[in-house]
Amino acid sequence: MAAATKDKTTCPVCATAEIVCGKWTILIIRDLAAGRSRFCELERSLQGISPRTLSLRLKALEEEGVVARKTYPEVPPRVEYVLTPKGRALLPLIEDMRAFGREWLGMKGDIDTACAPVEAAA
Amino acid sequence: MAAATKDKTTCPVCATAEIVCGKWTILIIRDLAAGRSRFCELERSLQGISPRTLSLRLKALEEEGVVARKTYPEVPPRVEYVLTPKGRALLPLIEDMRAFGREWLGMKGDIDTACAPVEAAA
DNA sequence: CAGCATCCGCCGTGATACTG
DNA sequence: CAGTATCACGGCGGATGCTG
Repeated sequence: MAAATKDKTTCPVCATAEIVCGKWTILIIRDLAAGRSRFCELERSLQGISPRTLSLRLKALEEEGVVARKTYPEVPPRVEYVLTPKGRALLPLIEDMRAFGREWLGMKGDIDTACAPVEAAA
Repeated sequence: MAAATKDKTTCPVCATAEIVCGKWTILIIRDLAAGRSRFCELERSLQGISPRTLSLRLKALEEEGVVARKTYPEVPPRVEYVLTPKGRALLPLIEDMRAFGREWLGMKGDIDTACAPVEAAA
């Protein structure tokens, strides 16, 4: 979701929406918070996402300062993504969504991570 | 934003995301909570939205049980949209978004409604 | 005022294949 | 493993115009 293209600069809600929009964004943040940090891990937990999309989202998130990227110059290239404080500040939002889903949408599963089972939530 | 097309039924976060996604959805809910209830009011507060989109979103929200619609069989047709308890349950989410926007995005304006000035927030 | 119908364009997303 | 390049599709949302 996004928002008014006009004066979004004055609207905290709109601005936040702009960041969180995108089909996978929230899920990526959630999985990052859940401990997954590597590209392929996310690719697996967010099963169904294309590497392209994951890459794009991750990059956008990085530019927004929500995610930090650490590259390890090793032989088998390794990269880890972690939430920045700013990214962590988004977690309450996710908590609310989870609470809402459970309370009003009948999603009783306590492991929302079940959205993409990574072996029963790592 | 949306989510895994596969097992979203088990993921509260995904499911909620599905509802809240869409460029204007959150804003509509916010404005509804802010007191605006008529079609044209929303059209004005969400300046920039097309009647088509507003109509579509409102309908979707209604079908999801987030918004209730009251029609007044009067001469100048009047319709009022109000948040249902379920819709109200989404407010904390918006509050968090607002808080995030203010704290991390520099949106100091306390009236996020400023997103679409309806005469200085009704 | 409320809102539907139609047409159209954009962008996010998916699929697939290839590279460092 | 960790991406990037390309191609193409689909749906959301915008613009306009019409009806009840």
